[in-house]
Amino acid sequence: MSDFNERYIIARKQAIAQDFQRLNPEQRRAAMTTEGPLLLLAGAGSGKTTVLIQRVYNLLTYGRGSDTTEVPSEATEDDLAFLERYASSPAPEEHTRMVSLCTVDRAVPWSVLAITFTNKAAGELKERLSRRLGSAAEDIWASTFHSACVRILRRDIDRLGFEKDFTIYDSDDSKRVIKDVVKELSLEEKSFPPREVLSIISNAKDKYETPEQFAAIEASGNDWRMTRIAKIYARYAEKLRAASALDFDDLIFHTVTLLKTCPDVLEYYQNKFRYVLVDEYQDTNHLQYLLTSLLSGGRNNLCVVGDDDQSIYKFRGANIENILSFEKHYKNARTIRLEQNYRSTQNILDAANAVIRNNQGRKGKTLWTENGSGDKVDVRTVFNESDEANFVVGDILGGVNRGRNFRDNAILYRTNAQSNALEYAMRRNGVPYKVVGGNKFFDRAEIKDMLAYLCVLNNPLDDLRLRRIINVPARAIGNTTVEKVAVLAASQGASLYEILRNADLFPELKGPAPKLLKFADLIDSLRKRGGELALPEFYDAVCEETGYIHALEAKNDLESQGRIENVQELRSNILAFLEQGPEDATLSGFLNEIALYTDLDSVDSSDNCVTMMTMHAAKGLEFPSVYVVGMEDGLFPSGGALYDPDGLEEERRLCYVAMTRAKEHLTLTNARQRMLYGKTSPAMPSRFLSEIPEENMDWQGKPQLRTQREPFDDGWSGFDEERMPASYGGQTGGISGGWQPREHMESQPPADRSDWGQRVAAAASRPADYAGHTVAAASQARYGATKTHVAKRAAAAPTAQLLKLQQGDMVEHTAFGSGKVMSVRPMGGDALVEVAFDGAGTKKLMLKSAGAHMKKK
DNA sequence: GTCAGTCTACTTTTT
DNA sequence: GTAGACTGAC
Repeated sequence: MSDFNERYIIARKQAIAQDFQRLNPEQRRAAMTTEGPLLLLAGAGSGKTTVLIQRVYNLLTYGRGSDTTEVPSEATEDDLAFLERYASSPAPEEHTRMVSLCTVDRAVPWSVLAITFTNKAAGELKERLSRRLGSAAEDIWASTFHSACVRILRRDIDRLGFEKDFTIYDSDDSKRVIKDVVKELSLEEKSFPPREVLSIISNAKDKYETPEQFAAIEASGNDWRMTRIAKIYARYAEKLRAASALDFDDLIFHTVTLLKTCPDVLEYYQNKFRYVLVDEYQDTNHLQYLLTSLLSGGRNNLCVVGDDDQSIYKFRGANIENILSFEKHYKNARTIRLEQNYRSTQNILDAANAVIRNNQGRKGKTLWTENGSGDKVDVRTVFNESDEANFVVGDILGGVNRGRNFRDNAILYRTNAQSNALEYAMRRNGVPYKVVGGNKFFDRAEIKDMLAYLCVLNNPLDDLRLRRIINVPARAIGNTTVEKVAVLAASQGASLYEILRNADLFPELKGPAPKLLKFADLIDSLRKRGGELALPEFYDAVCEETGYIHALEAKNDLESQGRIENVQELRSNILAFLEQGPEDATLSGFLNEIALYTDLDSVDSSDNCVTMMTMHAAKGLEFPSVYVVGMEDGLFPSGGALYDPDGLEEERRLCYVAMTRAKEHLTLTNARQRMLYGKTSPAMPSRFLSEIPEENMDWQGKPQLRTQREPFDDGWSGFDEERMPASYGGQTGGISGGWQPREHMESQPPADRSDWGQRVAAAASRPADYAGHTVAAASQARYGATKTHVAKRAAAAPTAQLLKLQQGDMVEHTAFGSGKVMSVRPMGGDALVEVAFDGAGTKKLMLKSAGAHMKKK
């Protein structure tokens, strides 16, 4: 290479690098490596999204300028001199000339494909891209695996014999079909639970095995059950094809098939996508690997970003091998490690590093930070789950008292069931919170019903959804009738709807024919209205004319009330859908979007409340203060993983993920006994706790294990002496000895609890003097939490004896400040106090636990 | 065909 | 502890 060219290449790189001065050297290298396969090992909090954004900016601005040895033939000595000068002292007004000299084959936005796992991540990526790139960002394909596939399939799936307006089945729909198939093949239903069968089929699809291939493989084996499952798989696939339906796996499976069998389609996409990016690569399965390698196969510009230590979805088929052997799969791949962490303090990182170090199968990296050592990790051993909840709530209130916001706190747990005790403590203390995941909006029966109606109206051939709603609300069309219709449909090769439409032609249906025809009329008339009305009005018509709302109103109970609200909430989903100006603003467009939508997508951080969720759901998020609760062997790591080395490693990665969510303060708690599934059993501290170095943590209440066990001894010693009363409002560690928020140091001295803490503690042993009032947690549960209340009742109330509170008293709360007591209502051995705080609005508090944080003025 | 009462089985779960 | 599936009586 000529001296000129060499100097030109170096100067060009350095000039471009001026645009990325804010990045650290590794990040910059990642943003500027554009050509060929690239593996980006990005540790937790290492700024990988920033890198992704900058990398796309680089592609759209300089093309392969930062990563090529091509030198334009028209380049002059003068250009070179300019670049060299710019590289050492860039002047803003020279940027335009620099760009024009450095750009080599700039990429157009629609040639960039960025794949994420969740809609939320895709949305965030899009948003940050458009902040960085303006309107150009709109044409970038930033989407999830599944929605990218839907987009590809909508164009060409007819080549595989499916209708272009195919339906997407969610896992419940799939389960239904499996159940039907098992029945149809007259197999023992107990031996073929849908969940299990489905997961085996899913595994087969993951290996890209068609029903025929799967059957062939199993035929050579000797497993009777697997050969049956092969039959189920075949029939399942047939049924979905007949309904022109795809399940989640199919979306990817059929896309891979499409690309493999139609060379012109493959060529189209390989040409189109010059650059392919995949986020969270450690969570990809084999099928997704096939898809990405097909899509990126043309130019081989595949950049995958991931962290092998954060692979926590093996149970769902994620194949950690994809990332571990990326360099093997892609020869000449380059690898860049991002190890500087911008999120957490060194103590938190040291603790997390120490835990993850115990895993064998990993690429190995060690996070470090310039954030300083920070607080030690707090470890708390408490008596049981309600003490745990009280401690956490107390600690959160303490933090709020010192200037924290509620939204700065997250509580992470292993299983959704653990949220109960925590929620209870939150409500009792009037702490606003939200639970992410758990019982989901789109999983609710009424929502599924309404969506089923919309699906049938969109596509009457959707037998599965039709079955769901044919008798909801009750239309006296029972299972026997539906089965008769189904048999007829199968023998005629028709859909259920077609049989219903012509019910009077079949002698078998003589009895129910009028009812069936009436239902078919309902569908027809609504379909007709679908052509006339705007979507929201159409939805109203569906709610009314199907009699769905009416049936709920007739029930007239609290539950139905809630269901009606949910049905209406779905209407706001339609409005929101239309507001974002979708490409396809029709019913089918809405159904497509909703099919890939989950509740997780609606998590937003604007509300000032504590976030509670599983550790899985927390991936990718960060909070100033994080509580990981239930650190007990058998719960976390989970019982199933205790004796399974691979399972244990996955749990450990989960622990790593959970710990690295914390920016400033991390608290880990474990209880000595815990009630699970209605049974209380003793629990040992999680082995992960013992993997944290002493110097990075501060373990309070650490149990001393006896070396020799007594009979009937659970291995613990003397917790009775230390045990706190069950209703004690936390161990007040948060108030007297807790951590300090970094930015807002406290202005008030810690509350002195010596005078009133006693009274509260004493209250626990007092007999329930308000017995008989068992109103409850249920109504609180429903309306409590995040909503503030207006005082409705000002009637005279008995004095609350604990603090001798009555209406009109002024109180001082450690977190909410001063306020006026609006009402006091005895309730189940406790009292519900309504306090109008000067700054924090009106709150309902349960006196026994809130009393620990409140003082009469 | 419907409803109420009993039995059972449960991690995590982007789509 | 509890939701959801299943069974048997009307």
